[in-house]
Amino acid sequence: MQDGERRRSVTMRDVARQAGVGLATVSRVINGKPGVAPELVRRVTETARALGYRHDVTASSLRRADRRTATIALVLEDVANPFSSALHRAVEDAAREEGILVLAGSSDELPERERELIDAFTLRRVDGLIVLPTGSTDEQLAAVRGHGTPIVCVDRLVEIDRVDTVTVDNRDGTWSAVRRLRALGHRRIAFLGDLDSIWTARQRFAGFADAHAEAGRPVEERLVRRGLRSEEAAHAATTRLLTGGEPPTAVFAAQNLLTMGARRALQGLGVQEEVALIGFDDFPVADLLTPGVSVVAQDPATVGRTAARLLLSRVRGGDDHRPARHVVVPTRYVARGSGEIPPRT
Amino acid sequence: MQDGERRRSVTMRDVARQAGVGLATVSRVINGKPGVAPELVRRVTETARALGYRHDVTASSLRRADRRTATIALVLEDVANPFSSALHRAVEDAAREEGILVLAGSSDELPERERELIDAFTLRRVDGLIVLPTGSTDEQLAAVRGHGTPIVCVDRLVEIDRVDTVTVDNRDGTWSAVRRLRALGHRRIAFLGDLDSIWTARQRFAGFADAHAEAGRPVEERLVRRGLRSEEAAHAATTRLLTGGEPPTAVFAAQNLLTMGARRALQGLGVQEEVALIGFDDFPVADLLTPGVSVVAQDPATVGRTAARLLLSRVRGGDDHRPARHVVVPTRYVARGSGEIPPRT
DNA sequence: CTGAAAGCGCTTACAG
DNA sequence: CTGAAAGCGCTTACAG
Repeated sequence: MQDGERRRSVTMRDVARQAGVGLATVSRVINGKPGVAPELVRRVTETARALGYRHDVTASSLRRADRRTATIALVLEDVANPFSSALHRAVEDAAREEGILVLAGSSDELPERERELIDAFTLRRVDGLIVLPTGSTDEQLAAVRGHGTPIVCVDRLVEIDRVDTVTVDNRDGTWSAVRRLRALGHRRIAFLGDLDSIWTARQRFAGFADAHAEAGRPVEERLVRRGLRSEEAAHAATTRLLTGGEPPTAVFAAQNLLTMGARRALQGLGVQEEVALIGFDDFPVADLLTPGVSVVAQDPATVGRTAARLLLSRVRGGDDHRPARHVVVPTRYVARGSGEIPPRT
Repeated sequence: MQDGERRRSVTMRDVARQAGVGLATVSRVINGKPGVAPELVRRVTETARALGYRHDVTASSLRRADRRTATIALVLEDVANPFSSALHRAVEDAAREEGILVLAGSSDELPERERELIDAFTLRRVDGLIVLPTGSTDEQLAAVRGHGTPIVCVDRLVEIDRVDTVTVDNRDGTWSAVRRLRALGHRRIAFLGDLDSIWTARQRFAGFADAHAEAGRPVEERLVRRGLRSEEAAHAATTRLLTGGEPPTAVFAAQNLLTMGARRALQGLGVQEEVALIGFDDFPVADLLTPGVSVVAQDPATVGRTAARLLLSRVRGGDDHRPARHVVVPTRYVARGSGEIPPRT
């Protein structure tokens, strides 16, 4: 009993023998199927408990008609990043309601890593996949989808047959935030952005450009820093911009790590009260900084919940034939002070 | 090809038939086992690719001698909380090295929820479990462990046969931080703590008491607030303490959400520069607040990595007989200003 | 309502 | 080196 090592676990067969019934009856009782004599139900239940029977879900899904494993998988950029983990949690909650478990993995924005994860998950026959795609795996996603596995992509738009997406209004959110800066009188606005291969980075830059176009002003390329991958990179870029000639009077940081890096740079130069800053995506205690950091806030919980619902309805079957649906979740501007600073005159 | 619905997937049998070899040979080739004629290896590999064969890992583990599923599960308090998600990421990285996937779930500190998760995971025959235990599931953990599944508990100490633990030096970390406050001259130090059912909450309070005992002073119960479950609760408690008679000159918050709540309260009263604050567990941009928030920092990545290594070595077998090992990861005091404020005279 | 048989997709002795 | 057979733990027609 103590040495769990090589002990054969107790199977339905054991329970059947012990209870003096057929294997099929045990299966029916364990699965709560109707049409078994109450007396047998009692005997089987009792025996199973006495013997310490543990149902084997993987074996059962193998033989089961629908072949469902009651697991879905989540491919994120990094399970530890706040946006991803909030999304993860929302997916977990939606899955739990249907008794579905979730596997998760981090691609680190590497297509190769994303491919391996999708591969490993499908080899385990997960019932569905929610992926935050790097953008270089469309054919693989299409193939997996073609083989029958439902997929929902989050955060980034992809156009694949029967692959739903849940994204956020990156472009509009950015446009309206930058517009505010312009309304305050800012004319030299810097843009800090992530890798151009990332759909959201392109969308946010487009929104930035929109706000300039609307005012009939060209984007000043010298104030644009794209391809920034870390807080440190944003810190360095911001410091350089502010210590150069004709420095920006406002900074728009298109991602939360970049926002933190930019803010760190502003505080390093002691100008956090003079140079405006707006970030895309919220982060913890942004409101406790002085001044508070204004942001275009996303709603990762809604993104995750929506994605899970779309996925689970396809997994349940019935509506898996419907064409891809593309849901856009709105963002919300949160004014906390840093985005309300007028240009230094 | 487009309608993935009810299409039978291609099996090893199909590949065998098509390649004109036996089923066993296909299995050998797919699993990269030695001792198959090169010509057959080629033919099978080719045919498998041509037919779009996808190995079924769950079916294979069912028949396999070791019955391993190459998955482990993680039971956290909340996958979205920064400590948990950093730990999760470290576990994922260690597991990836061995081709192992990870399932994760959130207990929300509810024993019932934790039980359900452990149950669901073991029904899926995961190879091992890493759990951040609520503290009320010891018998279940012992039973699961007794049935053969390796388990490592993190963050909280439990004493179960052959269940390793990885914890942090909560008591010492707290003791030495509170000691610093005393050295600065603080005599009225408030303590904000989480639920008493949580092992770490008790340990941290013990460290708090140690620092008082060492100075021959009793803990002032009126300054102690335990059982706080949220940022809001900490906010309210702190506000009440500071606006009452003989207010504390320093606050020790024994958990990161509580630290944020306390800090929000201090800023609400405008006394963040006058009342000292030290928190247990770091949080993002704590250094960007004014003053920066001093903390006793934990190292979730090391906790996760260590736990994963302990678990995986037991999963690989060989050393699963060894008694439980209890690893303690050190904490580190990070001075940022708020903990260095002397008492108001 | 019940059970013996077949079989899910694979791996593993076993015999050649 | 190779393949036919048995079987992992279960579910599902099928016949009674």
